[in-house]
Amino acid sequence: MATSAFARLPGFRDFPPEDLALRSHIQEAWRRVSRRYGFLEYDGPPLEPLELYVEKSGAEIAGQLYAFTDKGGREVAMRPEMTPSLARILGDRSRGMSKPIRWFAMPQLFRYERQQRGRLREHFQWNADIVGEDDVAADAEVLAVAIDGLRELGLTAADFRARVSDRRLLREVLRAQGVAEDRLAAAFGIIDKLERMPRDKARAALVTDAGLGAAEADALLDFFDSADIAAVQTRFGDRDEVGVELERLKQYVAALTAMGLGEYVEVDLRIVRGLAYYTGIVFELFDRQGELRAICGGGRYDRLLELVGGEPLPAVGFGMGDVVLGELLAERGLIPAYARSLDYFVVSISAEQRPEALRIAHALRDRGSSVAYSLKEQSVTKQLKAAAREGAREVLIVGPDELARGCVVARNMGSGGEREIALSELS
RNA sequence: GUGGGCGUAGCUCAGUUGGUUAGAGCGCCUGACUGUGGCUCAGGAGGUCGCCGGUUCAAAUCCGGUCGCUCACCCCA
Repeated sequence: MATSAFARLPGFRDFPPEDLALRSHIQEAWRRVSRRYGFLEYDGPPLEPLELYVEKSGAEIAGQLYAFTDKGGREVAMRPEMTPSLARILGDRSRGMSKPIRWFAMPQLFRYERQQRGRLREHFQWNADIVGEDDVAADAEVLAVAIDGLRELGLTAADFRARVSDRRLLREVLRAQGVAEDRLAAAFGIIDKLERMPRDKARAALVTDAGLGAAEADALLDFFDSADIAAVQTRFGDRDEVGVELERLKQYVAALTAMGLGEYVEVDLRIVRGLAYYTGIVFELFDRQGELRAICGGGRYDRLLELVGGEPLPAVGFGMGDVVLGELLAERGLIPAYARSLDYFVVSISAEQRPEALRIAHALRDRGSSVAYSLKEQSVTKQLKAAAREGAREVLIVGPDELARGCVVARNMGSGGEREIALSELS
């Protein structure tokens, strides 16, 4: 509605308290889980040099940047993702840091594209990364963080699943199926789109872009109908190169199973992910209903830090946005009701009690309680209505009779019961 | 960037083949109720009918454009 003279920019959100409550609910859960895993919080600038993204993330991302030329003639971009910033920050200081580095952030990210369901021009994204450890245990740890982030918000294995793959294994499978070295990138792109593409179109793409014969393409498509560990084993288990990669993926799944998270994990080699910098295990989290776009995506990116000019360090991490997650929580009825709350509301019977009421309110605030009172002189009825509206747990009624006896009346707003509190307890 | 659907009060919506001062519920404000909230009752504020133009004696209603929202495509954090 264009009632205001100044409308919001398309794709951007306002956060009045009732909406900020949901965002905080999500972010507090993310932060709790991050700390539980020993991750440290960091942040970076929301505006970065454009070139930080154009080469590193792939052409797809570069085309949809919120970018412009600043007053100093610099080409800049609102950050569309956090990983390049992380790589730069670590590039400057990782040499002096003990490994592995476990960091998390909750940046607001920006993309310039038309908004649609689950996708705005701005969102908050939880990032957690482990840098400096190439063992598959780090990959498992990172996925466990992501899964626990959702569990912390009340979601269960009935609500979402993690689909995992490994680009190294996929590469060996494609090679085994006859894809030439210089066609691997094209084949990756086709596999990534398999689920959104009609089968005959996929077959045609495999023939023209990946250089396969019609029979090979069909065989590959059959394989990707159920591209899990058993399928790989049955089909390509006799090849050593495949076996090595398969073993690592098995360890990955075994680690997550040992943590008790096995029911969340499904191996599916169709998961590739668009970003160019991923080098190993990749994963995406989806709602079980399959109605929403991916809730979370991540993987291993062992070359990125080096590309950005830092110490060559292996790394693995993920990003999880607040928009799709919020939709899933809403669908599952997991958004807590918004309610104002206050420990005390101080009511003055008349203007004469005002100074004493202010003194009491401030004494309670000094003790850490949340306290409010009517800012103008009002009838007791109105003050109580205000107290109820603001969610006060207890109302302190400061009246002449009680003050004369050295006390105030404390009214419990839930039960309606009243008791007296001595002024000596409120100093 | 392409295409579909939708724009009426703060919110959810009604508004008949175009017809006089555009309505309801919820919310908000005031009062009944200047020493006790939730309930009830009475009253009130709040609308360039997204915007611009056209057709017409007459437009919320029909037409065109535009902006916004939304869904899908493209693409994907």
